[in-house]
Amino acid sequence: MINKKISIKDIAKITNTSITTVSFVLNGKGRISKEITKKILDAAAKNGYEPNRMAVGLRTGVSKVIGLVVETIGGPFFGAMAKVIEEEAEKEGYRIIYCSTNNNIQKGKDVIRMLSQQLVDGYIITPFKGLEKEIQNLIANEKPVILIDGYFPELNIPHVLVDNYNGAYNAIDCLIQSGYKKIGFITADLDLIQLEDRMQGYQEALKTHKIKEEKKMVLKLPFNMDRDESVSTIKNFITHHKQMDAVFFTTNYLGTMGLQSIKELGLDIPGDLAMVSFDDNEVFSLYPPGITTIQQPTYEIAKSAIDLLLSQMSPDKYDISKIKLKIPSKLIERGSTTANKRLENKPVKV
Amino acid sequence: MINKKISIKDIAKITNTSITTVSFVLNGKGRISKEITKKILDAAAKNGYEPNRMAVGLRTGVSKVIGLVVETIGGPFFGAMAKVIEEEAEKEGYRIIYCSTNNNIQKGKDVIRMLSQQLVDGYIITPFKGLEKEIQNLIANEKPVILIDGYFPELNIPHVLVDNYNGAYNAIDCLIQSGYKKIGFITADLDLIQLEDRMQGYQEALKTHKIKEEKKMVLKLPFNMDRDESVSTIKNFITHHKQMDAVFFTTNYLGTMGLQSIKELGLDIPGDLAMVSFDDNEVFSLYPPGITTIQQPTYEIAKSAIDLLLSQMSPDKYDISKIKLKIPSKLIERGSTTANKRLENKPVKV
DNA sequence: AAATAAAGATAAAACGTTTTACCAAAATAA
DNA sequence: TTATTTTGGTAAAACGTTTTATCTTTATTT
Repeated sequence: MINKKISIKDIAKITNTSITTVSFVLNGKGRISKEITKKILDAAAKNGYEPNRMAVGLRTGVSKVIGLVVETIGGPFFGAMAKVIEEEAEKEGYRIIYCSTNNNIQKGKDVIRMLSQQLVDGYIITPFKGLEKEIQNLIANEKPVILIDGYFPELNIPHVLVDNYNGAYNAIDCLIQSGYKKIGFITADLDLIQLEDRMQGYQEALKTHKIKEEKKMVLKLPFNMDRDESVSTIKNFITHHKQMDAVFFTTNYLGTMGLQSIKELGLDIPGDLAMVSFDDNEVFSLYPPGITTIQQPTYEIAKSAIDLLLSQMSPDKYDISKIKLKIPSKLIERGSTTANKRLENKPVKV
Repeated sequence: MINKKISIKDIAKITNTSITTVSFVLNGKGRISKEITKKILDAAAKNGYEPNRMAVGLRTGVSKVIGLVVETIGGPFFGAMAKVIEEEAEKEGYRIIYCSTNNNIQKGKDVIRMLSQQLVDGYIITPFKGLEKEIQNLIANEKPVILIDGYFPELNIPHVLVDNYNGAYNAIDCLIQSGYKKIGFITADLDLIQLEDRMQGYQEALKTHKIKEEKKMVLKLPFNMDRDESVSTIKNFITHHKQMDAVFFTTNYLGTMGLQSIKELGLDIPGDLAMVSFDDNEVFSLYPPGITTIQQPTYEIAKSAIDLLLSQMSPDKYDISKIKLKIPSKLIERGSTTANKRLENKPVKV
């Protein structure tokens, strides 16, 4: 079974034709007679011919590989996206090469530079401040790029992400409508536009309801703090703000740490403290009484991103340079925000 | 900024040398004088030279890409593994290309065939029945392969995975020691050696304690059944086995569905029913009273796998064809298996 | 001083494709 | 019949590297 890889040249020899002819037949180009075509096709099939991607890539400049640059491939959010991106890409014969940045600027630059070594036809990137130049460079070099989960406000680079502002706004609005007034806000100490937008949603919702924002009820957790320390920081924050009747977490992992904190403090949800978290998650749906979340449309985001990207790599591409998709999030109301006052007349969704 | 990619030939022209010289300098081979070396290095740096991977790949037959074939990249288990595999590979200058099989034989075959188009230097594969030939082919063609999470009992292909048998055995043993006697077993209807091994651990543990296994207390859930239907099947199973005092789930997703089922039935854990699940998970650690799990050493598995693979692609490779790593799992005891009788004298771990 | 070795540099082939330009033979048109 | 087009096919160049073999010059040994 140790079959040395067979090449177009071998097929040519076997069939007594030239490599040009074989190439034409295999690619459906040129004008080759029925018989020879059949002969070549048969020989190729029988010998299990597979084109050498490197050679094709070198000659055509096309690798049929897409670069996926995300913060981290582990974790439910990017994992879910990666899955649909892979599935869609596969349909068009593209493979996915992925790299994670861990939100580290240097790593991000390195990764993009690596991928750009004529290795990749297009990019889906989770951007953050500091990567502007590298990404603009890709575009300058005619490589299609779609940003997901973030964007550069001052640049015209196509992107698709959830509507963070309205997601947060609506969640806070909902809390206020349910009677909560002292709403804490816990976010990460990261310079990400996503988090900024969520923060703005929070602030605007408060403003709309004429609730004055209290600076001290906002906690920015250092990004690289370990889990235990983060949890105790959150616990501290909660115990030092007794007046707080609800708390908003801007990300999935903050939410689960928050949940753990509240649990360890022995507080009742929502009796003692209501909570909402961005990003839905199995924990939030199962944990009694159910945690209200802002669900990101991961499928839609990923699908739109890969569709846009693929469209740019097809012959009939159209101009997408102005495309900026903000997809609505979905507020999943669960027990964690059902204030006691409402409990009687409204059933608790699980 | 639209800089046409610069090649070794350009550098040669700029520095008034030959492409051979440039290549030698860039690769630290040959004997080139200090001055010329410096001149070339400077020119390369100033012009941002990056080698064309396709050309290198074509010439050397090495792509510096590793193929990662898993069931699905989404989900905590493979996501976590992918993360460490990527990180380790990156250190050695390898990129990861990944493909998912969804446990579908045809998809698996296709994916392996695609990757083998001289695109990939080595493989980490989650195997299952039906892929034997394809994988043996890779090995016959001198491509290093490491299997993870599964293996072929009758073949000598290096693999690394958790010790499923003992993991299950110990968990069941622990249940029995805690006084549980009627232990249900819920698994997936998949022909996977992992699940088989877990089942055997269950059966052996029962046998050791002279508990006769009751066929009817085993449920095999169809793999592709949707979540709602699965949950109601599990609920049904539980309500029809009133005598059952504990239940074992063989996978993460079965465990969370089980949790949901028990919750929806309004049963108390562990009062009415104790539970254990394979694969640890955030839900299990947070959900009161904490669900006992068999934690897979994902880091160790992934690290060993990538280390083994990288070793095979380095010049000083050694024979690993006989390497079969079974890494012990860790039983994380939480409230869900603390029988009332033990409750007083043993603190509940969270 | 002649013979040999070492140092420094390069030409050219090869990797497996795609594609352009061209050629011969057959078919059609004049 | 001769001129022209169409059909079927191929030679050869190119993509950007790596590497072997070779060549010239300088240094070392006899």
